[in-house]
Amino acid sequence: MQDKVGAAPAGGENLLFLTDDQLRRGIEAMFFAYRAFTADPDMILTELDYGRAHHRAIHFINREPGLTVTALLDVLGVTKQSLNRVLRTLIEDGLVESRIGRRDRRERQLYLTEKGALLERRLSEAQRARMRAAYRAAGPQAVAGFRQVLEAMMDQETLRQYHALREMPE
Amino acid sequence: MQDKVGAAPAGGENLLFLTDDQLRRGIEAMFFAYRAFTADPDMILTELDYGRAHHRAIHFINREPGLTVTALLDVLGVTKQSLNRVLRTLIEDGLVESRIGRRDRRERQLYLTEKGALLERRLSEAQRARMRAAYRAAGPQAVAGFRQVLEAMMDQETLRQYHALREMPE
DNA sequence: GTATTACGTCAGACTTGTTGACTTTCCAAC
DNA sequence: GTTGGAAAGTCAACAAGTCTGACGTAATAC
Repeated sequence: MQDKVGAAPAGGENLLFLTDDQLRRGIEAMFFAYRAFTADPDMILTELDYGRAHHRAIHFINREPGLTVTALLDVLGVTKQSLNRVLRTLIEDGLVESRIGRRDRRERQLYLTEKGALLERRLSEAQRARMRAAYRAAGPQAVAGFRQVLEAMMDQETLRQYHALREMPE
Repeated sequence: MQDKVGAAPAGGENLLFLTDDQLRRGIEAMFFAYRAFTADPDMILTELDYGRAHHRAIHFINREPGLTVTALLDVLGVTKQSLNRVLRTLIEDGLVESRIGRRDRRERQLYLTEKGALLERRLSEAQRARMRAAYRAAGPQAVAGFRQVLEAMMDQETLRQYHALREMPE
């Protein structure tokens, strides 16, 4: 039951010889790792009667303070009706502030309040702690490979959303 | 905006120096990659009025034909009531067969029918195609690192579920 | 002045998760 | 062998979070 990923036996140029079995293990690793990956924040969120949707909103608002509802909708890839409910509770609970856009008064710019920033740190630190431990256990070369494969797995649209926040104007 | 993961500057033994920024990129990569990862099967499933839960059940039944409902519950990490509904529709639709356990008549052993196996292949081939492309694009060393980091991310319980299917008796 | 955009909301449906109560089956202690 | 508890599975009702569709309001664009 070895698990080597080697060059093609006959010698296709840069192609790899990949058995269905090897691929299946990658698929299962993604499934279980993702579950572990979300476990820590999920526990914190459940305590507070929030869900993953709240976490995602908080994460990206923290990432790019002042981003608009439409921009947030784009990265999250959900409908506005769905996001709206989440956003409403976050605003009611005083974690997120919605300010009228400065350039365009139709827009709503979203910011974390102090309370929101506090929860963000609590959630992201839990997630970072796990990621940090995994990175340290696996080593720098593995980390580079990890990122390469994940990015290679994204399609054009996802890749665009993934990079969008780094290229935001202002 | 370099993204190196280097050794600690002061020189802790095997520790890596990891900024919050590097970790955050890993976290976001997981988020977006997982979404891309599930996109292909999700499309097929939507056509057929199934969801991800159906896919997961089909995957693991195919993986270990004859496994019991309890064993499936364990790997999936959901309540039996939740699984039951999914399982019922799969049985009604003739994709899964539930046979009374041979040793213990309380148990139900689960098998894919031919129709079920057909859908399984369709779903898993879509997912494998993406994984294969990502693996090939990233190269064998990256693949090894990818797997290492994912496995290092799992906690004990998840790791147990991850390995459970490989060590099943019979 | 009209069309478009950004945002919010109401209504209704579906998937998938939950808890609680129930039946059938097994096993072990009496 | 009977009984009583534990295990496996099923049924019912509810909650969260997603979706689509329709509509309203305000601000901007043409």
